[in-house]
Amino acid sequence: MSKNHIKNSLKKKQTILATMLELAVKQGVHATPMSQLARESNVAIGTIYHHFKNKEAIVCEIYRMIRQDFATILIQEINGKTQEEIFKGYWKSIYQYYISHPTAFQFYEYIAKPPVIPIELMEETKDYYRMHADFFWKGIKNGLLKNMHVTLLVQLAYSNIVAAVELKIKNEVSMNKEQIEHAASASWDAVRLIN
Amino acid sequence: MSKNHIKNSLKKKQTILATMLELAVKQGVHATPMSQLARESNVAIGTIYHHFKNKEAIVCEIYRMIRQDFATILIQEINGKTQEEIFKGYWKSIYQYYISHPTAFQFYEYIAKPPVIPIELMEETKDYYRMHADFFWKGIKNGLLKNMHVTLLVQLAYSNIVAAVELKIKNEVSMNKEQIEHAASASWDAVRLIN
Amino acid sequence: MSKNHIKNSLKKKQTILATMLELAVKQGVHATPMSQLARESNVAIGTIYHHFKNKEAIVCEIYRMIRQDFATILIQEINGKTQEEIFKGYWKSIYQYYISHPTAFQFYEYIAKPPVIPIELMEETKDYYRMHADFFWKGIKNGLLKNMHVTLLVQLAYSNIVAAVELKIKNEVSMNKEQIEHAASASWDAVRLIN
Amino acid sequence: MSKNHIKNSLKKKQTILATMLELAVKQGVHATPMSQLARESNVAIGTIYHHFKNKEAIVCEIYRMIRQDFATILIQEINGKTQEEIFKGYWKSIYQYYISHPTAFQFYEYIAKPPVIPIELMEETKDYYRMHADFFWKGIKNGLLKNMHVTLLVQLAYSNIVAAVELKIKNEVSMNKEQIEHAASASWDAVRLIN
DNA sequence: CATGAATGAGAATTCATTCAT
DNA sequence: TATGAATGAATTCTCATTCAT
Repeated sequence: MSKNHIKNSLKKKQTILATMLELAVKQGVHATPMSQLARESNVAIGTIYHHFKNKEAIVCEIYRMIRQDFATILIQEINGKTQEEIFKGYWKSIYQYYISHPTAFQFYEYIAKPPVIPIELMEETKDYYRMHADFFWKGIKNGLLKNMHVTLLVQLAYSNIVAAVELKIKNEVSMNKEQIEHAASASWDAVRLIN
Repeated sequence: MSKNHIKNSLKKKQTILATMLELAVKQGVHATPMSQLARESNVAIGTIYHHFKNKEAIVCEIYRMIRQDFATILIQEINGKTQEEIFKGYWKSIYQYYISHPTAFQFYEYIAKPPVIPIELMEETKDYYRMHADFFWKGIKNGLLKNMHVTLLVQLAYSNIVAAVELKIKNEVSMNKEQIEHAASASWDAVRLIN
Repeated sequence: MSKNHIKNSLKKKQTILATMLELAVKQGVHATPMSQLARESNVAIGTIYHHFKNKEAIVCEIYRMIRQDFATILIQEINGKTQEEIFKGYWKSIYQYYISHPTAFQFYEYIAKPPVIPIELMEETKDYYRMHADFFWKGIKNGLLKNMHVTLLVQLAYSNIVAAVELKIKNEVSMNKEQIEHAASASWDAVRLIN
Repeated sequence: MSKNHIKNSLKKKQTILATMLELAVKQGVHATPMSQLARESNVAIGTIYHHFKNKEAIVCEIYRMIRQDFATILIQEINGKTQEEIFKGYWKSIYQYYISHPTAFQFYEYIAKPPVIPIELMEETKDYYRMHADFFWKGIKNGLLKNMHVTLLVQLAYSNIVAAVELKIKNEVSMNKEQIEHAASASWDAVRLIN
């Protein structure tokens, strides 16, 4: 049946993507030869090139997949009355996504940089965050957040999430609910206007 | 004269290191062949191998150089009475160092990761920061800082510096004295115990 | 209906042949992958292999087709009383065929060489010209043509036709009736016995 | 001694060129892998790439070498009083060059076509023949040669030389002095104005 | 008859490193 | 110290061909 054909084909493509994600994070993209990717995906080298134009195309597709996942999280409704609750809601969502997808995190933070990912593709990504910059814009106008360059404000908070995730990934020490809440609060203190 | 010999020799070694730093940041280490390094350093390939065991040795020496520079900054006396002043003093010192040595920053943050730098060498680096962990330890005990995992506290602050430097490096937008003070304050708000 | 089946099938086979002829002339046989041939013929790769044993078989079939076309021209009756008129008649027939089938010309002259076309197949081709060698044999015996190695005599004339066709193909400059007559005369002067 | 260094290096380069010439003519450029070229040249693959940018560069250098050889022949003084003697002088010089350098002949006539040789490089070659077109120009003006498109006149004669050389190359039958003279005469009859 | 996913041998090219001078 | 020609293992990618549907 033709449907099975397509199903199997898709499965192979998915396997290749998953294997590359894993190997890229473990060894780096340069240190992952196509031969190894083929072997560990249980496909022939030719099959990889049947599905992807070249090595870069694989890495780019992984990048797009993760970005999409990430976007889904950012789009979701946060149930919070105050701005503080909304801020912490996002903080914890992203933290949780990264903690439960450590490979995605490592790929996104360590691997997905130019020239591995072409600059144009990375530029596109900005559009995915536009909506959240608004959150900060309004906060500044309301006098709720510190009056700083918006991007800096965003990065201050985001860099804290990354730091927290790294603690878990590197040290194999995770935080309990209370500690996460505590860390999110610290970020909130960094961005909110105090007094 | 033998002195000149040595002088020229040192000069060549320095040139090789400087060229590699530049190329590694611009293109990545993997994308920088020894042949290009030789060409752009105006030396023969053999000369590179005369001064360095292999490619990795060059990258490691650059890593050590920057780490030393960095340590010098951290060891310097900060003139501040309060803990807040000391914290901000370090914050701004590191920020200034990175801003005035952008290539070093990029090398340290983007290039100097395993497996490019061997894990053992990176582990060593922890010793350089031990003293500053103390600053945070005491702060927590005094009830001045938030009661969190010290490493997280340190990373929260450090990640903020990196975020601020990246803003400048990527967007070519730098901050004036007041804005830097403002950003350091935000970090301080993140780590200090409020109320 | 089965007839349509066969019709469509023949059509596909013809399309494949025509596409390969075009691509082989434009890019060379080696530089024409089966995948491109399939794409530009609007058929699947499998379909090509349904009609032809392999790549060589396609090229050989094109070769045979052109050779057949060519033979048809050589067999045709030339209305001429004198040997000169007959010679020029053939000369102009071949010239006209090549001019009106430039792709066939280029395939025959530039592509259809061993090892692209197997030597055995090329050897066969000699039979197609045997009859015309006779024309030259007799001419020599009659004292009408120069007394030279027959093959050389034939090739002297044929190479002139090729030279004339190339002029048109490369320079996009064609000859009018009078000029063609003139060129054929030149060839005739080359082969005929003068004085 | 450094001189020997260079000498050996040049020798290897020459060997690579000579081997490629031979293999290209025997098998075609596409059918000659770099691995075979390296093996039969008794050098490592890397050595080939040390001397040549890529496969094309080797073929182009061979082309230039032969063109240079060829130009040397065309530049040489021909001792002939009449135009006929000069024409035949050139005819026989080229014929002899090709007969004594059959590999060069085959490379030039069968291999050195686009896209193996880039069109720009082939275009350059026209300059090498400019001077000889003059010979034909004058002949036409003088009423000595047939009044035809000069390029055609040149090609008519040149194609005859090629035909004669091919006879020898393919059939392994060469012509004696008288026969060569005879063939050159046939070409002369083709181009000269009769009556 | 037609399809196109899958295959893997083989091709071109790169590049860290060696070593004789 | 300095040189750079030489090396060849390793890498990316191509492409003719097969075969299950």
